[in-house]
Amino acid sequence: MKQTRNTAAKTEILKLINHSPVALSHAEIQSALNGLCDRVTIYRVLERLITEDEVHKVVNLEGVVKYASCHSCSSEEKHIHTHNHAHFSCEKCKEVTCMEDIEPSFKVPKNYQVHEMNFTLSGICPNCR
Amino acid sequence: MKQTRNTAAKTEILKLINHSPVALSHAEIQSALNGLCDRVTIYRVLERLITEDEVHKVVNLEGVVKYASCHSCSSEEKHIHTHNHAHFSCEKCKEVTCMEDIEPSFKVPKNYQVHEMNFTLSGICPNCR
DNA sequence: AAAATAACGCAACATTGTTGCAAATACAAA
DNA sequence: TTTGTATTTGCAACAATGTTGCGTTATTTT
Ligand SMILES: [Zn+2]
Ligand SMILES: [Zn+2]
Ligand SMILES: [Zn+2]
Ligand SMILES: [Zn+2]
Repeated sequence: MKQTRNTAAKTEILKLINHSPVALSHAEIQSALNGLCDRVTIYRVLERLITEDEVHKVVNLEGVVKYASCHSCSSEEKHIHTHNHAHFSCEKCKEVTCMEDIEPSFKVPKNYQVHEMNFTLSGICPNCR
Repeated sequence: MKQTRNTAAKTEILKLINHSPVALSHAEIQSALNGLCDRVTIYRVLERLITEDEVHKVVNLEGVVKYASCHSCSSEEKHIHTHNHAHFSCEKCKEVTCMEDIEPSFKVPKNYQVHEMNFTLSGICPNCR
């Protein structure tokens, strides 16, 4: 298992994501960092944060990849957390919000092996009405 | 309302999507067309097909946009079809399949106005086990 | 302090998607 | 069938996003 290090870039990016009420895209993170590190480094840090289960990836309805922390899961249970909650993608402001309370029920044909689910609702968020 | 025309590109692209059991990406469509038309034309045709409700857009877990026809909806009801069904995204072969039978139930906070939903399950498809 | 390893910056590249504009085409009216 | 015109296309140019290789820097271990 590869050792992982704490760097300024990683610390700042994680702080950003943890403090944001909505999921952030690479571009949004980059402009918020204000030149702290290279574009490529952001990609690599995000990748690392995901494998370390610090953040999770969400894709909005346009296919834009966003990153969010899981506010609800304590650090002890992070390694078992599957991030299988719903997300809301606003058509107006394009913001993506985790809705950790919504757990949809469904059934699949038994020949499909389900590992993860991505349940994204879209419409208008409370701020945009 | 702008008039729309049937062209070779449009006909072929729609035929491709309609005959495919899985959702197709722009790149897949392009290579299947074998130089029939320009890359840009494919983007424009797909856009047209979506507004005409001939096909719908799905985003897989990696954020790749794919296009699929709706086999279940007859041409008469296309204009009212909301494409609110589930999709399965295979981790191995990356194929996206419409699962039109699955309709998840859920509830959202009432200050969110839901227009559409994108429910994508991922795992291993029957072909890949 | 030195060695080992992880992370970084930079450049270069690949892929995906968008826009403007002139030329080609589809289609309906004459 | 020919003509008129709005729609569609190709091409070129660009923007945005994501990836890779490699030499340098920083952190951790010995
Ligand atoms: Zn909004
Ligand atoms: Zn989330
Ligand atoms: Zn598969
Ligand atoms: Zn579908």
